[in-house]
Amino acid sequence: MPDNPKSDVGRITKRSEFLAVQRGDRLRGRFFLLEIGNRGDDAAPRVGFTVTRKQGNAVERNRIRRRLREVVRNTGARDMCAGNDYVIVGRREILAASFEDLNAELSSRLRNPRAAKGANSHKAV
RNA sequence: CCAGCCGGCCGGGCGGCCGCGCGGACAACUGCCGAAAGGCGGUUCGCGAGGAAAGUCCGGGCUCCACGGAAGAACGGUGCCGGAUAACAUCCGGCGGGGGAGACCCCAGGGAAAGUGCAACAGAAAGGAUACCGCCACUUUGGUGGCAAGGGUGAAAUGGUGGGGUAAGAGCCCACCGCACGGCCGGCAACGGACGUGGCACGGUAAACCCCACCGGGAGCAAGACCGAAUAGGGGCGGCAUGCGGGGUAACCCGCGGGGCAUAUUCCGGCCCGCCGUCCGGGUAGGUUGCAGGAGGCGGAUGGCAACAUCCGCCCAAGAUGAAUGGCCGCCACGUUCCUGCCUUUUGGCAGGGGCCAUACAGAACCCGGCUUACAGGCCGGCUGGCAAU
Repeated sequence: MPDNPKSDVGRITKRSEFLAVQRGDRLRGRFFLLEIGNRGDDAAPRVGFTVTRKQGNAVERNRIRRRLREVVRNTGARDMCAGNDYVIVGRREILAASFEDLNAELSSRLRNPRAAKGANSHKAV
């Protein structure tokens, strides 16, 4: 597991799971809004992506989602904590941003004390 | 060579590394769970967006609902003729009208003697009549009579052009054109043609109501079918429990209590009452299916002007569901731009080198046939006009 962390990040696809994460911590950012929810177990972290219709047509929304997935695959997975669910709400600024900026942004958000705190406090009820 | 018209096609290519979805294989390598069957991985192989996948505007397949058949009413749609098609508002071939020098392009193109309505403003007059300016004759100079050629108004003005004629004019007369009617000829038809007759009536508008002909039951893959937790609730069975007192064999009844509901609150009055196990049925979350072999694609032959049809051969080509087809790099093509050299009267062309961009519109969502809209750049074919050369 330590040498291959990327494959351990799961996806969340159910509406109920997204709604659950929505009740957790929220970190606003330049490129995206990061929502963090704690499941209360020790399983691998999971991530979900939300891109609203407002951000563009289908092609642009797909591109936003794919770039976010790539960012999570490359660097984001290292900084995610087991037992947490993350939802990244993408904005159209992602289309023009470089991957260096996106990686740095996501890493700094994930290392934020509030994000780390979510993993320790199991009282999410 | 330049300008233009029409039709068809492409819409980056090759390679490397990493990653995603679906399917196959596991003979070989390998991790976990399981008694096993097997499951979750790993490995490996194959496949993986469009010409519009888009808008959701028409037409179908498919599914469910409704319905005895048929016809009609209402409502909606279509509207020259013939053909193609499963069907269409689509396509093909014609006809008619309009535009263009031409190749060609455009048309919501049935009916106005079934009826109703409308036409502002302007104008003398807008659908049965009329005369402002004007023209002519007469005149007592006030007018009276005749006329509609010309002017003027309007989206539209009562057939048009030319000639004759007349006081001036007028289909009053004549020729041609138009129109109406009649039979004839050609064509399946829309329609066309020549001929004869008639001096010409019957104005426009049906993307106004309307009339006529034809077509249409409704909703949609979130259709529909199947499996089906947890929790709450319903029913069956079993077990336990079921305040106190009185009556009764018992079901139960009466009194005093407890909790909850409705009522702003209180009292009176009203209504309701437990736990555990197990099974059954409905049903929610969730899952499976529908769901990729079809009016399928490609090639050929035959028939047809064509749309298309028939036959033969080959092929199987995405299947996601908070929704896979992506990220990075190299080379090349294409494009654009700069510099140098050469050619050319110029626009420009060729060669070499460098920089930039490395792409437009846009993402399958049950499936087909169309329509419409968006689109960087490029290729091919046919045709028209002009210039030059032969």
